[in-house]
Amino acid sequence: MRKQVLIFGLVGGVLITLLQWTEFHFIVLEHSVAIYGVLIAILFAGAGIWLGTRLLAPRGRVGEVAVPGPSKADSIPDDRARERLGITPRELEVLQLVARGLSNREIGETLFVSESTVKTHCSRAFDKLGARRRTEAVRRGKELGLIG
Amino acid sequence: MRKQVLIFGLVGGVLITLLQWTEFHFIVLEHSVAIYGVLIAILFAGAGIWLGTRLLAPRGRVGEVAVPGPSKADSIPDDRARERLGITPRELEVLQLVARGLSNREIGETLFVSESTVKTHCSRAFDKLGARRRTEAVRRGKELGLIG
DNA sequence: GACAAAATCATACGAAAGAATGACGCGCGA
DNA sequence: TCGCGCGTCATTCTTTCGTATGATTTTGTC
Repeated sequence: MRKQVLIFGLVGGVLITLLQWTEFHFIVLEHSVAIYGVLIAILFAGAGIWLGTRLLAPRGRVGEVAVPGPSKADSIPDDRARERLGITPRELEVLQLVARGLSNREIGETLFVSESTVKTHCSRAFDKLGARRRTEAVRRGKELGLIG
Repeated sequence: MRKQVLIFGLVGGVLITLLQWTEFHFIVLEHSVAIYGVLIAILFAGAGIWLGTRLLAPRGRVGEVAVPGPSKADSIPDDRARERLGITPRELEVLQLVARGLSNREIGETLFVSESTVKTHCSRAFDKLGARRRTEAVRRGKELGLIG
């Protein structure tokens, strides 16, 4: 199933155990249970945000994540040009972020993938575009109507 | 600011208070503090997911109206913007070649200067544009009407 | 379930790019 | 004539890019 859910569960269990341990041994001896609650609340709020973003942000059709950019009317011509060049949706997504001036690292953070993955997508996209640099790829992409 | 954050905070406070209340009056009388923790964990995990999605949904950096206006019939459309930013003519020249996807070496060959010189111009231009990468500089340049 | 296409990630290595610094000459205005 | 902006160039160093290679995991389809 979703790997994230498992991680969430595991980490959650560990955290609770850990908190209970500290609770029973140190904190509660002098402070109220409220501290315990607040700690858990903060931790799980953060964990929830992480889970939420990871679960619902990426993974979608083409320009769904953070790249609405041009009007939606462009999503169709985009797709034709894209398929004609054999560029995958993900590759195009990365390419659009490249065109926005993001570094590979930033793109990875935006799409919740590793920098390695971004590099792979970039390389393949560049190859399919006949570009050897990212600036060149951006230019070709705009010429071909791939990018707004 | 983010309305969601406020709501999150308020709901969180209410929940904690409420949980504390119930804790002290009913549950803890018969069960361990663990139940308290698990409840808070679940609630805030859910809240976190909600916050996370809500926070990331409008993450499209909208306001990207594609074409920047200043490209009138003015024979010198970029000169005003250029001077306003303190960018020298030579720097702009280099920047335009950068936008064409040329490498520093190629730019040097095109302008009959060394690669070092190109790098210097680039660095200064990037600085004046508030860009940290050439792709970002190109983007900013287009937004500001510096490059066609 | 098997299969193919996509997507993910890692590691290593060479090539660019970029920052920082210092230097030199030229033209121009005070 | 001096100062200053601009253009030029080099060197050193760090960071980022890009390629190559191989592997695993999703995911949609038959």
